[in-house]
Amino acid sequence: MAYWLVKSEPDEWSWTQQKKEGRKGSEWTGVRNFQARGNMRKMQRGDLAFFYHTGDEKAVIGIVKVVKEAHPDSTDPSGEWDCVDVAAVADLPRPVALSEIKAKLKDMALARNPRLSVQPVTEAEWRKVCTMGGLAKPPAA
DNA sequence: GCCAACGTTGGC
DNA sequence: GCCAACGTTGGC
Repeated sequence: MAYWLVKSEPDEWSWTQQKKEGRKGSEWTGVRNFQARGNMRKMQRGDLAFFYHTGDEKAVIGIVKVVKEAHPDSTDPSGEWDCVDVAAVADLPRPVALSEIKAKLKDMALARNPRLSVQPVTEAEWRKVCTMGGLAKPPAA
């Protein structure tokens, strides 16, 4: 059981769209970065991830669950890139802004390298961000 | 719109 | 295998 953070431009794939996909979830496509691909390949079914919006919002807004482990990304003709399937599990009652994370969790990958689109999150970071987001109890896997 | 940071590419 | 040049991302 591990924790992650996935990042998306809301114009391309938003939290609202993700929630519409329901429990079955959908492919997390479009990752074209080796580090991010490596992280996705380490994901196990049941792992949880923060859903982060870049751009104007710059905040963690929800939580998704890995429902299918890494498999070839159907949007990639070369077959070199993988994706996982994720499903929305919870909203954060209060979105946690990047500025708050920088202020309180400056060692988090997101604060250090906001460009990496799929990042690992430690358990301590996970709990802290859940608390900051107004979740008394982090969702179970 | 700008710029810094990072990743990737290609020449040597 | 190194490194310079370039492109892209994303915060400000």
